[in-house]
Amino acid sequence: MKASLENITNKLKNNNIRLSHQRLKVLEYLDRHRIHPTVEQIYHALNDEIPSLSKTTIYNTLNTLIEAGLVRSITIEDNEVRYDIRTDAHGHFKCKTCGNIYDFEVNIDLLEIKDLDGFSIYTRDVYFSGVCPKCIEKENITDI
Amino acid sequence: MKASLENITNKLKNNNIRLSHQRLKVLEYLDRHRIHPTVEQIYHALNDEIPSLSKTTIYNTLNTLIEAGLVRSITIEDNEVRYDIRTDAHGHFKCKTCGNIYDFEVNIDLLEIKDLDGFSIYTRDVYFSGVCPKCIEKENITDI
DNA sequence: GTTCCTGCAAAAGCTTTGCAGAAGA
DNA sequence: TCTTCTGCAAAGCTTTTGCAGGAAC
Repeated sequence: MKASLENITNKLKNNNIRLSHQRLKVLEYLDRHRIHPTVEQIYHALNDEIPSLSKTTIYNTLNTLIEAGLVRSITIEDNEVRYDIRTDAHGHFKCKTCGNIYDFEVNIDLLEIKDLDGFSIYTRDVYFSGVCPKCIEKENITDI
Repeated sequence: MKASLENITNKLKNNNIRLSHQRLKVLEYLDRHRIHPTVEQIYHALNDEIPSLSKTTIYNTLNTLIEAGLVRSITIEDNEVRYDIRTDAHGHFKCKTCGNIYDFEVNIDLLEIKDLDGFSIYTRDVYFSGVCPKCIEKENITDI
């Protein structure tokens, strides 16, 4: 956890990105809350600690971090952008009931792909949606 | 092609969706131009033929069709929603250079998925991005 | 001391909503 | 005729931009 944050600040320095208080807090939040938050969620969570915080800063910060390759944005549906500090290949599952996004491991190399000869592939994403176990349980309880 | 459209109008009737001129034109466009267009693209393409056309109608129509399961929306990145008349499982590739979206066949069942025991999965999407052969060729020409 | 960042206000997009007139069944 | 749809205008959101003051280096 701490090692991860130190790692991140080093990456900021390497990219000539100043270590402002706001940026470090956004990164710390993303590192500690791996829930693929929206801008709204990050803003709401940090506003208590930094009352002067502005959403503009969250947007600026996230765009800077994406450009540096430290964060990636994901958009599964609902035209709702979410941010992820994990940059390794993994799948995302969105629960249609509670809206939470779950990570899952996936071996994309096993996919049988046709029709992409000659294409240069940079990113490979797998997005599933459905209902998570918690919400399935709740539905079963209310059904009775 | 024609069979597909007849099929679609039947589905509209089955869903008690009126066959208005605008709706049929939007469906015809989606059927004939499988480029995963944006609202803007559909609007621009149909505006010559139907000068009175409004974007509101495109939005209304697409939302109606999505609700009926005849069309699906896809959002790969850039917070840009696109619409697809193909509802069978297939992969989408977005070219970062020209912005076009290409379909590809993919056998998602072959994916080795961990961590999703107990999840109820409704949709499975595979999104790739990179550069398409046409743009690779153009880049090579300009490099020389 | 410079340079870059923050945060306010305003602008810019995209999408939805309310509603009167028009079109479909 | 009755119901539903269209399309205009306006509102609602999310995200970006311009810029003055402030923080990082």
